[in-house]
Amino acid sequence: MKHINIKALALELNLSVSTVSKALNDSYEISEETKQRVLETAARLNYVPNPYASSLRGRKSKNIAVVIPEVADSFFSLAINGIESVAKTKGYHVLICLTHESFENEKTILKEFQGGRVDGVLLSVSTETTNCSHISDLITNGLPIVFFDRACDDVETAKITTDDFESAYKATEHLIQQKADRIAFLSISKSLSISNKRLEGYLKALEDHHIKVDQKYIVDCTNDPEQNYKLIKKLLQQKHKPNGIVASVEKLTTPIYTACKDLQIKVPEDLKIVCFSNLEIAAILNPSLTTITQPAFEMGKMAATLLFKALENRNFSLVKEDFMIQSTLVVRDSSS
Amino acid sequence: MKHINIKALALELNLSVSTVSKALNDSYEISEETKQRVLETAARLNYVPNPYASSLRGRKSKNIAVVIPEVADSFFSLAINGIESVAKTKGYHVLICLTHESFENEKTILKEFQGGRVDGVLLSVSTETTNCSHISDLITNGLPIVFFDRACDDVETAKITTDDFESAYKATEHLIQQKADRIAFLSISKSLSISNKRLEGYLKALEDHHIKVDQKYIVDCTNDPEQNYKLIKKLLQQKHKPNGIVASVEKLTTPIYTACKDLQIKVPEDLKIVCFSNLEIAAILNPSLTTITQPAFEMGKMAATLLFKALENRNFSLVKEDFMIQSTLVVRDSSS
DNA sequence: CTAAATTACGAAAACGGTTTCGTAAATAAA
DNA sequence: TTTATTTACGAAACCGTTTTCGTAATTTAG
Repeated sequence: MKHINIKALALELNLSVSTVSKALNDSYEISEETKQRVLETAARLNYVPNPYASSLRGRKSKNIAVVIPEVADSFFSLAINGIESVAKTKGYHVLICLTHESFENEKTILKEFQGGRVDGVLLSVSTETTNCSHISDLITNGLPIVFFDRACDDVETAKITTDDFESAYKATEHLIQQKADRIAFLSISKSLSISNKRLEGYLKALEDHHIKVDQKYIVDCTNDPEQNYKLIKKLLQQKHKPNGIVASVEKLTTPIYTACKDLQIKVPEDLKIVCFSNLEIAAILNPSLTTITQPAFEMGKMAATLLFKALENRNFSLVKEDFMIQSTLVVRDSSS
Repeated sequence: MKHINIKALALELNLSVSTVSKALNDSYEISEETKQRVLETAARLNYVPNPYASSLRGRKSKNIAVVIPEVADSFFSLAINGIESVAKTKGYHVLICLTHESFENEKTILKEFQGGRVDGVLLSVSTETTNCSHISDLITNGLPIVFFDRACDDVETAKITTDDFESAYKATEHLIQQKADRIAFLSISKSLSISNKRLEGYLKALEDHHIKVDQKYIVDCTNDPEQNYKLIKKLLQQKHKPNGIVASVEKLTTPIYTACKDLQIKVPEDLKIVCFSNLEIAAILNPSLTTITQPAFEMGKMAATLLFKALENRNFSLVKEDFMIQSTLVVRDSSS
């Protein structure tokens, strides 16, 4: 069975290619009768238009890209679902591109988009990304970009983020209220905006409650689980070891719990834990994990909606479209 | 800044379009000197070729599709990483398409591929998929397909699966050895091949150990977490309630643990649990969860490798390429 | 020194759609 | 009845590449 194209279809119908094309696109130029006949034959012959030919002629791909660090992360996989749900209604396809937290990968991926592969981009930058000129370049080239979660402050385009400062503040304050006074903060990146805002929220909470900041308690984690385990273990083996932890990223859950088990630290008695996480399974950990949960699905949905607004209305500017959504602190047994 | 194409590039270089194209593709027809000049100018002008034009002309998209039920699942997200790792080396892009366990979605997605959007497909079918003619259709149309994990037995093409029968057998036997004698089996689908093989492995293990099969203990779960919770709760509230559970899919972990907590069932004393799961976090559940872990990354890698073999060598047949990889039973506290 | 082969490039035809424009026939307006 | 408009379709250009083929200029072989 060969690949059937519009030419073959036209031949079968004894019509011109242009008439068939118009019929398929429901053009007013074509009579209802002909449209029916075309649609019917197209269905019978299993005709599916070549998307690349359409994209080429129409100069739009009907594709959007989602560029994220990882897919094996509950925040991102939920966000994808949100994005997909709106892309579907718009008849768009979603290209998922993974940077694996590498700046080089991110640059390569975005560079490729210059060629017109996608009509717009939803982006959450890698932990390594400090310089954002590769992103600005794309925007000046006319490709609309919407950040979600991990944004670049100095790039002027729409951003969907959560109240990272306030969440971290609330989380830290919560631990303080639970009588923790030596609270550690586990960060993911020195450059990432969300990471810094979370750090600032933590610092502000300490300050407001007159707790002295101790640099020993601020740990920069890596992308390597083994390494993180070691760092956390070291943190928890100090002389004045912390009795509270605010972890700013989901993937630290396992190393924290493992370290506590290995060092026989009792949670929450000896150590109270809060973690930024969207893991459904947080509730059945033992002790169940207190989390700051981001509205991942909603964020994906909003980001996509905004992007489509820009795609559908060329003079809609993304520049001043910043939205901050609230995360929620879900208190569970690990902190109370 | 406008979109620069090969024509503009040729103009800038005072060369013909064909020469530039050949230079970019490192053709032997072009002198080293010219190639250098072209490459340099292309880089300077930030030229990126339009992938759709190339695809159209070359009649190949340099894209492969990964069609899976969900992305928020550790098996699939790990498999994606495996697939991506090999696609990258081949210069291919990966389109991730989600069926959300819906047969209709699956059909729509695959149908679209008839148009030539992708050169090949890696597929794990939805739980609803019983009829596989939409898949055979694609194959007869010349699109190579490789199944991974969830395959259709009656479609003749390559399949990368795990030893579902043996794994379920081993899991069940393990529970028996731990003195469980009323073992329940939680299934995901009545039609899915892997689900049935797992069920058979469970049944065979019971038979070999002279344990009578009780239909009450075999529960078909759904895609709705709420519903699953109710089903499991009901299972665990029976008069002769089970003292062992083999769960054939990862997403049942939460409802099982929640039900046990709510019903105050002690694990592993009153109930021993094994679950098919790739969750890293299984180890820090309390009690830590005994799992059957599939080599997800490897499976993705193998499936992709096989697909590329078929793409690169047109007379390589996928028909008899079935591979079964071993899963491993990781015994943890929930069963011993 | 001439003929054959090679080198390095350009013109033009694809690829499979969409869109613009032109035009007969049918209908409506004058 | 004549003219203007509408309807329904087809021819051909176009989107941005790649590839085939043709050909001057240069090199090599005889």
